[in-house]
Formats: sequence, C-alpha cells, structure tokens
Amino acid sequence: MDAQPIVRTRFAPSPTGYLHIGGARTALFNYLLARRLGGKFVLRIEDTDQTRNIEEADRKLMEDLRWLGLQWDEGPEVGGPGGPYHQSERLEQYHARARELLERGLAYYALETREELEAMRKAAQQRGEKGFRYPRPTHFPSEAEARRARDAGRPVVVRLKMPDRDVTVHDRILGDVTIRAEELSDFVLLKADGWPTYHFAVVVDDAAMRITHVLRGQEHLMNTPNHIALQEALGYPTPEYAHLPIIFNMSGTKMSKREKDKVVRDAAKAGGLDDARLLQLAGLDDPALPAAWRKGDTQLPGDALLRLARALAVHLPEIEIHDFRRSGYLPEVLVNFIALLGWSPGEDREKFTLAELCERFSLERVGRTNARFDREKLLAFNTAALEAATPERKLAGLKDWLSVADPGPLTGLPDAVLARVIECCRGFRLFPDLEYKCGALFVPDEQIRYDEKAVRKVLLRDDGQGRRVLEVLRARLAAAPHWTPAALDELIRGVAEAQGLDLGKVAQPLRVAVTGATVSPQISDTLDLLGRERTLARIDRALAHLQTLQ
RNA sequence: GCCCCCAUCGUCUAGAGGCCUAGGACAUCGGCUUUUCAAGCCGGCGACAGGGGUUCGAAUCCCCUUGGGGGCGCCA
Repeated sequence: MDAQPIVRTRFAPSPTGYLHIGGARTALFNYLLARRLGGKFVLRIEDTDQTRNIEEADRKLMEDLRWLGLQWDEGPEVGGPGGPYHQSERLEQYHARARELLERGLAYYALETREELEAMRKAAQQRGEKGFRYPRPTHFPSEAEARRARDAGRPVVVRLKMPDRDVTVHDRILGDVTIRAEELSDFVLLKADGWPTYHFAVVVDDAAMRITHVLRGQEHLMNTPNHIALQEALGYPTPEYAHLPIIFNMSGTKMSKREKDKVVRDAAKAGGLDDARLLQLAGLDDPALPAAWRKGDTQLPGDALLRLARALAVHLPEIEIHDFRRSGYLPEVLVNFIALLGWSPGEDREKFTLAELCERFSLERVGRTNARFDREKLLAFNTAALEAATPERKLAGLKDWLSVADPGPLTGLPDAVLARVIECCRGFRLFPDLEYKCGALFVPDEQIRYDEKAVRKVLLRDDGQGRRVLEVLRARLAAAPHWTPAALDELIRGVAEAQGLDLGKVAQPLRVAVTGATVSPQISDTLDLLGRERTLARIDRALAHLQTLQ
C-alpha cells in the first residue's frame, strides 16, 4: 500500500588505496541505513581525477570494506542495474547531460586558464570582495567559440548557471541550512580534459543509481546547494541528505595518511638516515624523492613507509582500515567502535555486533558534534571482544592477522598450535601480543637472546639462587613421568615447596632460562608448548650462558 | 577575510524544561588478585565554555561572546 521507493544508499570513494577510517565510518552508516530500512547499499568508485589514480586502489578499498563485513549489494564485482560503477566508465552519460544543459542554456562554456582564474581571485580579494564568485558573462560563448578556443589550445570547461536564489538544504542531521544566493557561484561541471567534476558526476550518478539517501561527511555540506541546483536543472529528485560529523585524531587534527609519513620522517631524522640508505630501506630508487619527502612536500607509498617503519622500529599510526588489520584488531571491533563515533544507541550499552547495529541504526540518533578517535578506547574494545570471543573466532582472527602481518615466529604454525597459543594467553589485547608473548617458543634454540637485566635479576641475584633452582628443576624435569601442563604445574609447585621458595622464585628462573626473558605464558604452559626436549636443551644453554658470565 | 556547522567529564557519549545531587564507557588515580606479561575485580576523581534573557523552573528554548571545525579548486 505504501508506495515509498525502496531506500538506496551508496558509498562513493575516490580510489586512493586502502579505506580511510573516516570513509569506513561513512560507508558503515550508509550500509546500516540501507539494512535498517530494507534497502540497497551501492558502491561506486569515483575515479574522475586522472592525476591521482593509484594502481590497485580499488582492489584495496574493496578488500577493506569486505574485511569489515560491509558487502555492497550493487557495485564493482557484483554488478547491478545502475552500472557501470566506475565513473571512468560513465563518461558518455556526463557528456550527454552536459550537452543537454548547454542546449537549454542552463550551462555555458568558460574559457579562462587557471592562471587567469587565479588572477581574478586575487583581484577580487584585493577589491575586498567577500568570496570569489565566477563572473558570469552576459553572453555565453557559442559552440563555435568554444571549439575555436579548444583548437587554439585554451582550456574549455562547462559551468552551471546557478539559479539566482537562496538554496536550502534539508539535512536530516543538521536541520535546514540556507545558503544565500550571493554565496553561490557558477561551478565547473566538465573539466577541460573532458572529465566531469565531482559535483557533476555525483549528481548524475546518484540519480542514475536512484540513490534516495546521501550520508556523507560534514565537509560536503557547502557543496550541497550546488548539487541541489544541478538536480533541479536536470530535473532530478533531490535525495535526503545527512551530513555526518567528522572524525579527528586525539590532537584534534584530521586523520590523514600524512601522519604516517610524519612519524617515519621524524624517526629518520632522529636516526640520522642519509638519502642513499633511506632509498635502500624504502625499496625506492628515485634520487630526488628523499629531499622532497624530508621537506614534507610528498608522501611515500604505503609499502615503502612500512619497510622504513620496520627498519626504524617505529609504529605507524593506524589511519586506514588495513592498518588496523595489520595491528591486530578484529573487524567487528572496528565496526562497533566507529559506529559509536557520531551515533549512539541511546542506552547505557555500547557493545554491538554489525547485525545488532543494522537493527538499531537511525538517522535521528546521529549527533552533530565532531568526534575524536580515541585509540585507547578502541584497544579496550578489542580486549573485551577478544575476551568474549569463541576459540574459533580467535583462531580465525589470528590467522587473518598472520596473513597480513610481517612473517614472524607464529607464521605457518599449524592451527592446533595456534589454538594452544591463544588458549595460553588469556588477556591479550591484540594479535601481535601473542607473538610478543609466545614468539620465543617457536624460534630455534640458538636464536634465543638472553635479556641481560632479566638474567641478572632472576638468575644471578642472591648469589645465584635462581641458578641453583634451575639445576634442581633441570633434574626433576628430565625425570618427569608426564609432560602435561597439569603435571608440570604440580612438579614446579613441588620444587618451590621443597625449596621453601615462593612460586615466583622458581617460575621466573625457568622462564628466563627457556625464553631468555621474563615474559611468556604461565610457566607450565610455556614448558608444555616447548616440549621436554627443547626445554631441557634450553635450560642447558642457559646454564652454559651463565658460565660465560662468571 | 567571508560563508556555514558545532559546543555536557581528558575522550566517546546519555540527556529532547522539572525524573539531574547530570548517567554510562575509555583513560586516570587508589586498592584487590597474581607465577612473569597482560587481563580481571572493587572503589575514587572528573563536565553542562562564558554572559545575558524566556520560564514558577534551563544542560535542555532565544540572543551575544568565546572556542573548535568545515567550505570558499578545472580535488574528491
């Protein structure tokens, strides 16, 4: 009975690589609204800027979206009636619409060069005018004039003739926002290279794909009057708009990929890295790059940054979803967390699955205040989620992390062993913690490095008490009838009791002897994971190492 | 500079005129637990930006100030 058109939302990123955290939030809200209202979620790639298309960018983007569980109903790889879903494949559409507007006198050619425009802006500023508005000519250049200009090598663009009246955006989050006519300017629809601007493409495509709700960042609010004017000119319906608050860093700055460059740049500077070494470590070969990069003029490719960060032992701030994946977060945690950045359920509860969010999401509960991205809280969410996760979920998560992380001691271990590792590390917060805590158990014995401080404190102190305990332990372990966590636990407690020592005075020497450091799973699990043979071999190695210190 | 948006603990937020002595979560601080690391448990500290109105009554409505953010591209 109710003939409401089905709700259709979209996420329309420009392909620049992995999915930015802010983009992920926008994608999520669009996804949630579509799900909540039984509609469709469309993915469209806005690749209209020929100067900044990055190879593989959309593959990476889709990888991140899928990792988060935000599968689109229509878009690249899945198709749909509104395709193609890359704007680069839709050029005829834009040209047809531009032609239409030109013929109807609603758009016109403009022939200025960038330099001329720049000069006009500067002049306007000097005249003390408020903001620069393109001065609409009284007579629009004709088709022939445009062609002549183009032939003469001048840039020819198409601009929209803005209506001379105020435009009100009915925003579902911000309410009505009216922009006065004098603030509006005849903006460019078609660039000189024949490609559409974002404004033009977005309006044409949203109409073609029958998008009913546009959820996007608040930075787009001032573009919206342009879009509405265009929709009117083209006879399109205006979708519902909802401008989302923006996500910032804790420092209040925009979360930007540049931050990663900054961290590495600072580390390189502190480390006194010269250009040659820099290029070598980064795996790059453009000799002009280092100078520009050091000045902050340019950014390094993601993989080069990763290599440098590794070499310099610095942690890159997570900006893109893939970064969080590599850092060992669970996708459902990211989804839960970013859902709460700008939206709230209105109850004292904050842990939600994607499915639960789909049931609860509503535009009415989206806030208007910009939010800061608090990594501490994210970490707490991840810890709690891990705590609550089933062993299967944790195993799958660990394997996913290993698949994107740098190879380490845990890489390639059988599932059963990984499952044991997880079991033995209750309370871990991120997947790399597992490697930190158990890595030494899966490394060849000769790669064990003895932490000097630990050795001194645990094995040498008190006149070598730890060492003596170790010798007792070595004999008892060699003769232990059973090598299970329970049996080992009993054995170790027995030794402690017999020696009249606290458990810590027994467990720690053992731990340092077999791992080289003071951190590992509970001692009985540590030994069980290691096995008798390697345990004894490592104790012997430790004892021998102590000899060398005498 | 001009236009626009926003404003509750350090941070994310609940709050839609009396349910507010302002609730929850993270962080922080204190304690407990402990076989290392981590986790866990209990408790404490902690906010309505300021000033004017409106009202019997304001965190909630209005105005101003201040502060933060966004936009002013042939980027998206």
